[in-house]
Amino acid sequence: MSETEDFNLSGGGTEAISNGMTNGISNGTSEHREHKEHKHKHKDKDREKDRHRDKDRHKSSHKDKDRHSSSHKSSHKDKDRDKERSKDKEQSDKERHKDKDRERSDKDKHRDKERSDKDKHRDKDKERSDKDKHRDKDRDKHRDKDKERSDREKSRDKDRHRDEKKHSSSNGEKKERDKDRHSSSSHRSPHKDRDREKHKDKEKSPLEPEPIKEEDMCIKEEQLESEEEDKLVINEPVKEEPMEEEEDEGLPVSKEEPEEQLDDDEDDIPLSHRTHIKEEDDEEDDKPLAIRKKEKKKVKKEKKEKKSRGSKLMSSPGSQSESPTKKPKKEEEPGPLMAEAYVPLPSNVKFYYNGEHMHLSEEAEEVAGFYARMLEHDYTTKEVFNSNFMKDWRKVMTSKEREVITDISKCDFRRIHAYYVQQNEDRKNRSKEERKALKEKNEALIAEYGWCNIDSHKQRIGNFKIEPPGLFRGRGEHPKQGMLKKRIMPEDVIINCSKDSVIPKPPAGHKWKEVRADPSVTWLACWVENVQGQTKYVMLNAASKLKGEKDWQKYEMARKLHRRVDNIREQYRFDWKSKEMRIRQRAVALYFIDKLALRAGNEKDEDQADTVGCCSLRVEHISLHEEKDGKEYVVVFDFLGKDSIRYYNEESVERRVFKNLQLFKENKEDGNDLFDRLNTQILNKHLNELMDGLTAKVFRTYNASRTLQEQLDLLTNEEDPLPAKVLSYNRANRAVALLCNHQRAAPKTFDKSMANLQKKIDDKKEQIEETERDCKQLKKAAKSGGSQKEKMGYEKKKKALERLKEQLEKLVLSATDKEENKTIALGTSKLNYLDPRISVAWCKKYGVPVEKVYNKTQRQKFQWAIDMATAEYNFMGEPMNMSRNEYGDGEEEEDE
DNA sequence: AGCTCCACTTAGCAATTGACTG
DNA sequence: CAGTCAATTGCTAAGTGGAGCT
Repeated sequence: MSETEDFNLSGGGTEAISNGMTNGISNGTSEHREHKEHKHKHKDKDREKDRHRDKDRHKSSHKDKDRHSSSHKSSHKDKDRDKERSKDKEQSDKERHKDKDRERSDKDKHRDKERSDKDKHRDKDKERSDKDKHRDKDRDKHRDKDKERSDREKSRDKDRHRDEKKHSSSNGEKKERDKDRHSSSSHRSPHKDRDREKHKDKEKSPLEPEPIKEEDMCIKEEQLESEEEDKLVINEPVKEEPMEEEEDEGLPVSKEEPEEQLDDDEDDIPLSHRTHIKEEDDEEDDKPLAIRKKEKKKVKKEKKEKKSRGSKLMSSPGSQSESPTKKPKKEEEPGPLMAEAYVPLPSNVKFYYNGEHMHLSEEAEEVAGFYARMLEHDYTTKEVFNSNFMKDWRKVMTSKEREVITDISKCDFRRIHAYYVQQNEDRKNRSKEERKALKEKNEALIAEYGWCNIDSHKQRIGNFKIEPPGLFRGRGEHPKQGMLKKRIMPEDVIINCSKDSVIPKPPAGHKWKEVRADPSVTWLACWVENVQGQTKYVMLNAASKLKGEKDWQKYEMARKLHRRVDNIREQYRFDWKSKEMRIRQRAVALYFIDKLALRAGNEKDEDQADTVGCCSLRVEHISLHEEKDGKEYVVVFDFLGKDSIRYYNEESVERRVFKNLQLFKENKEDGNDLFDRLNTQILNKHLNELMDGLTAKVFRTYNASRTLQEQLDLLTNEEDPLPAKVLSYNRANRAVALLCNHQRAAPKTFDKSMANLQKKIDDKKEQIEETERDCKQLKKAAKSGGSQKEKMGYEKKKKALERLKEQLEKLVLSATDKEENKTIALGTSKLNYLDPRISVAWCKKYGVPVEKVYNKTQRQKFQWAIDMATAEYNFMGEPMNMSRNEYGDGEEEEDE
């Protein structure tokens, strides 16, 4: 079956759809594009400017104005910012949650028109008290979610603290790290900087570089060592500035007053130098990046399409060496599976406008259906979402419809909604047979579309289904939420397969946009999505050889970092004292990335949610406390990271870092970049000089895996029964998730199931009490004269009691586990950050079946590690002596 | 020398499945 | 066996970072 249906886009609806689409969509598309272009032109530029401007404006007039205009919009950002200011956690937490939830809708509107305003708004919003207004509003709309969220956050914070405690007491991951750093720094000699700087400019970097090819991953030790030596030498400080280390270390964190800040800095840098810093700043190179950039940025977009083909297409054929060794199929393949055609609503399911029944054209109806399905979702309470939806929906309407339908509040989608709800019900209530049939059908689909041939290996494809049309659901306060994601037709899809393979046939009556044979990339098909203009790819499954190899390389890179990390830490500590602002910023940022596992923080466009990472932190995202809760030099981080997940953390940092942060914040306002002389390219360039192939994200992988290894070593008890060992594993895993800030919404049924568990615990306790009573009695009986029988009875009871206690223990343990896991997601780190060989080795070492740690898909994904790692494997140990070929060739794969 | 674009990894939530319980 | 709820799978958005263009 496979061959034939290749492109079978399910015939029926296709035509109708294609027609419909032509009308509505093409329209929409072009409009859209224009729209975008405009934005783009201004985006970057404005953004930068705005930020700066903000400063100026800040204080003055705008605030009020902005406030008004943005009052509804700002939601979360504002809140967040406000919160930051107010240290009142509890309260702020609640609010924040809301924000997170994505209620921040307001902004979006603005963005569309006045980008520049946005920034202003941001700043203003923060500063003001709009919060309140917002809050109220938000509350109404999102109460439930908000609640949930806030709970979540609270608990999160709690957890975090808890965790910290744990850490310090039980394993003290963080501490250890810090320690390490300290010690290394103490040996450090001064001058490295200088050397380093020199080198930077012309030669490579002090910390040797080295080509990072795959072979590198298998570098032998000797190699490594020698490299290290080199780097050390290079780094060796030349001994110049007297003040350096000793002094620093000497005056440790004493209790200097605020003014000391200066002194402090001075001790690092002579006054003259300091001035220097400033001056330099002002001059050329020391100008904040934003300023430099500002003036340049321009439009982008537009071109897109054209180039894709020329340059790369068919790039060097033989390029086996190229990293993505790809090579699509040889036999016939069906190509990607197109989305199912739209099935029109039954005629009795009606749409009402302004109270009156209104018949919709098929396309308008389809889009109405997208919205109707979401009627109960929070999204539909957001203004941005609704207005984006209306805009796009109207684009697909007939002119007549468009004339009538102008106000979403007059739209009544409830029948349509009810219809889809019913459909869901029906689906749930399918009979066994139906389910089975459906399942088989699905498997057949996978069998047909889910595989491809690469280098004559049959490999599973990850996402062979083209994304169906729908409404764009951005995360957080996304300005484009609610926009229509249009249906992708074969004419939009580019196929990438090897030259000698049979070209997949497009669905009947259709053509592919293009068929190419580019061996330098791994995707099999791609298309451009209309909402954000991004390319979407059909790629291989995680269990495929290709992905496995890359995964392995990733961890080898992290292990390589382990061998250099001491030096790198030394280096950045040294750089904290640099005369150059940009160096200091780079060093402090790197410290955050290393210590806190922050993401790099690329710059973002204005038409995306406002989230940040390390390099893009703004002034309002951290607050500094000389002393907080008994800790010195505390930095409080509070910002929205990837996926608009809040990152909240109070960290005690080293004095020098603290002082530097104060310096970085000087003369800046909310909305300004904290690291205004740094961005991810600069940082990564520096990292690459320190170690070939090193980038910011390697630190996350490294610290995550290292934490797992350390935690496992620490927490696992040889004699523990299996469940306890598994619990230890989960705890170690959790420590990582916490480090990486991997969150999840608390399960909806969390409270309930927690209560259930608690009840079990109570019951068990009762049972134990009872048994204890019995036990005592038996004991008496057994002692006083007791017969053999009585004695035996007593013993038996005693054992039963033990067992019960064990069970209780276990229950309590799992309750703890559960509670701790409430808002923590373990899966992300397990899947993306933890060297699977650590887990596999642990399983082997302690006799734990791998299934206890990895489910079926995970085992497939990590098959390479399961095959490769022995009980002795240690992430921080010496590299294994294996070549990638060993792995690559042998086993593998799910040949069906 | 910066910027854009492209490719690919990482991410949380939704939908579905499956295990467990009464 | 039905009903629950946790676990797993699916989906696709949102990051990172290199390459190539201007």
